[in-house]
Amino acid sequence: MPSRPRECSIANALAVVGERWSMLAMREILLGVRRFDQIARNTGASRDILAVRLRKLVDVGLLEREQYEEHPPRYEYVLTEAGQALHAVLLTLMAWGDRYVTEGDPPTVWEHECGEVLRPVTVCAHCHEPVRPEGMSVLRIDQPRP
Amino acid sequence: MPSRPRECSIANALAVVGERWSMLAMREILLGVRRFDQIARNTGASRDILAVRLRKLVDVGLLEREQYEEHPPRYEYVLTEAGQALHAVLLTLMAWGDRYVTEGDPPTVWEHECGEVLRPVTVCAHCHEPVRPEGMSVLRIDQPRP
DNA sequence: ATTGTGCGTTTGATTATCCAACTCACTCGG
DNA sequence: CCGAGTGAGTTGGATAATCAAACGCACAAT
Repeated sequence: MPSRPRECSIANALAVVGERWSMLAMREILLGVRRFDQIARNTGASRDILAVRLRKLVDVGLLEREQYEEHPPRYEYVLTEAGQALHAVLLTLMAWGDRYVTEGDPPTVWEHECGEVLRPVTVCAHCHEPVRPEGMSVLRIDQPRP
Repeated sequence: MPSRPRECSIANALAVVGERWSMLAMREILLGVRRFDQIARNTGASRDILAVRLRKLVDVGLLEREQYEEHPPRYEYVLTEAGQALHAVLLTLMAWGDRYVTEGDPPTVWEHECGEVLRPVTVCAHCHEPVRPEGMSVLRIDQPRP
């Protein structure tokens, strides 16, 4: 009896941005770096696979290519709405990395529009309380039982 | 002149949980699935690389192996504090996937302890406002200029 | 005329991943 | 007792992904 993996938006999301270098490319573009060479340098990705990744990110609608030079044709990568929305994911991942992986001080520090250093927290949109693993329970989920 | 990738907690975090299947394995364990076969089935990972991933997740301190049977020795995978803390990342990624990748209804729905369906939002810990890409600016960052 | 920059693409070698089959140590049903 | 089933991996061989370095091309600056 063949089994089927669990249907899940985490898996779906990772199918789009889960390959190596994709998230780091998105990080750079969110930081305002828009050009191929700089993205390659700052991430450490090799140029060929970066080209493949960027093309995919354009195809799935996280990026758009915007021409900034006619001859030769040169493009910048700019974020779509879906691409911008990924900032919450990267910020949360960064906060987790700061706390549990990176040794010493956080390499990147953001200032929020409120004037304080940004410490991102994941909260419930309804009650505004931080989400704890014990404070949530599954209401509906795909249970693979073939 | 050789260049150096940007020092960054996103990259550090991905070095730990960024390989294929790692996040999905963590998802399953956060859902309460603790055993090898079920994790393999529910993620779709092949058994050999799942074994490698789980070993690494144990090595870096996101999981612990807990013996639940003497003969033969059988283990369950349980979360450390660092592993539990990853739930915020997965939740945020899931919300993004629900919104921008998955077609149709969210496959997974959580209930928060406040009694409402959980919609996770990333906010500033200081002012409690949702974080928008335009509402934040870099205060300090590693700039690779070798 | 030479050097440099920007953006990829190609090449050839190295790794990673996949699937199926195998092991080992049990348990259970008949 | 015997055979089938389960749980947790390992092993083997094929396929796919990734790597670093080199190449191409169009221009710009010196």
